[in-house]
Amino acid sequence: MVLPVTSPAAPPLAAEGARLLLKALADPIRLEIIEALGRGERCVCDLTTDLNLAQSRLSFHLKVLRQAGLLADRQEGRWIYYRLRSEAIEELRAWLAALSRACAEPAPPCP
Amino acid sequence: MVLPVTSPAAPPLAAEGARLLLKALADPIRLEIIEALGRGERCVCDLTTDLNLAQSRLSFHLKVLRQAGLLADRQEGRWIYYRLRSEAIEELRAWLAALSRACAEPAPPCP
DNA sequence: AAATTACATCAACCAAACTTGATTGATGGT
DNA sequence: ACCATCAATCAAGTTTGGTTGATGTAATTT
Repeated sequence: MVLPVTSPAAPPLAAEGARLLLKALADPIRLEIIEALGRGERCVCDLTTDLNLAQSRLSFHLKVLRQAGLLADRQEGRWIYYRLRSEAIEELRAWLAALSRACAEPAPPCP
Repeated sequence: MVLPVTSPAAPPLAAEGARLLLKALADPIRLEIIEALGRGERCVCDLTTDLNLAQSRLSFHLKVLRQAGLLADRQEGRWIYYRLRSEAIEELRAWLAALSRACAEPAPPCP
């Protein structure tokens, strides 16, 4: 039997899991953060100036995204660098893909 | 030059467009609706019993999803059938795919 | 044309989520 | 040891979003 090379079997996302990702993404500021990190890893202090955000505000949204599994972080000295977890994005994409498979089924007529 | 056979050039989704889709999806009841319609078209009266929802509650969430472009509806007699717009799902998937392309860029060091 | 069925809409209420400013903890420099 | 900087956290205030029950509308049925 062939085992996957990469992750220890991330289970396919259930609806609840997808919802948590969607909810985390569905905020204007968090999407700005996500787009910024889509261009590469970045430290918090740079993000505050890039996005022109109050520090506590940015920190709050970073936490939401991190807890949802969308971001990973690492510390170096007194700086903390955040990056996008592309696995999370991929999981969400896979979940969405499964959605539209059977959606063209005709409706059972009502009367 | 080869023109696309299907849609009249749906422009690639901007962040704001993606946000509206994400926001509409990020609700437990709306996800149930989406999953139900993922199995095929369905009329409102069937959805109310399937999902065991008060009528006004279901109607509210259907509106949110429809206005976001995720659902299409058609009337037949006094029944209204809703279906998933797989184009919307695909747009969102494409937007997500674009995200993770460059996210592995190393951060510029801070000090 | 009156009654019925299917669905949408509205206003009032309630709860969850976001913002703000202040505080705290940790790291590194002097 | 002290001060400055980076970032997380907290409490209070505001905003947004969802629920509920009632009302409105349009299409059938009798």
